[in-house]
Amino acid sequence: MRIVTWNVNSVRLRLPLLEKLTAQKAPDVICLQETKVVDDTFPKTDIEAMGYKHIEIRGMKSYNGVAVLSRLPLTRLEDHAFCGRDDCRHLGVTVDGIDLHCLYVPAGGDEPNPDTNDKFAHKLQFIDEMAHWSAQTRKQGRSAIVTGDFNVAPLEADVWSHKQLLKVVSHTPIEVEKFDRAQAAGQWTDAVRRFVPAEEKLYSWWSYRAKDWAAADRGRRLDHVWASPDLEGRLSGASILRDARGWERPSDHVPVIVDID
DNA sequence: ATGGTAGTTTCACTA
Repeated sequence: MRIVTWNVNSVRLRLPLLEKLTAQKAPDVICLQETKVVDDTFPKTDIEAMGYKHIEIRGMKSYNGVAVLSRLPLTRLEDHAFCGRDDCRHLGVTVDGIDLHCLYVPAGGDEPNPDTNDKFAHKLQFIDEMAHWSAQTRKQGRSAIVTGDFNVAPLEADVWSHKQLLKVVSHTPIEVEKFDRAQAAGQWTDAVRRFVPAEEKLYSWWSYRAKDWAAADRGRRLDHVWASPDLEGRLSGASILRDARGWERPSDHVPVIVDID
């Protein structure tokens, strides 16, 4: 089974790219974040025409929004409202015996100070809650995957310059500590790093603001796939579709691909 | 320290 996670930054605008992704990589299941569309106007018909007949969505106007598109039947799990907010950042399904959770962690604003920046405080609280939620979820003893835009680049090689990003939201020590705790709380395996050495530079996001994103290559790995321990031995491959950042009218994030036997 | 781009039923906010 091939699973893809992708922050599309507007699903309606990115339909031609979704078409390209599905034609090129033939994923079985696609987790989307930042769909930016209410459920009534989600482009279901277009996506069904690409072969994804099973669609679960949770969207709102303008911001956030998650979706799971699948060739295989889905059973919807209970939505979780992180930080008590109904802001469409989580959607869970069961697919082929695996619980799959699609997550969009708050970006956290610019200033990495929770006392002066409410958005950063929200992000820290959200990641703390991910630890509790992970422990609870894993207690059920089911095979599980948590994936999405986690908005944290935990490793030094997950950013273009560890030193220059220490005070930049997404790579600050406090975020990375909490991120590590959440991962440990669920005994989650980093499915992509299982196939790419921790020292090797690896990014899934490049800012729109760079003059030449590819030449500067100032990326960060913000998108992740975590697997429960029982699935570790069944992971058969992973890759990040860097090319997609160069497609026409791209998202600033690219698809992350994981294969499971 | 600044400003750079993209998306949204937009003229402000989020990323």
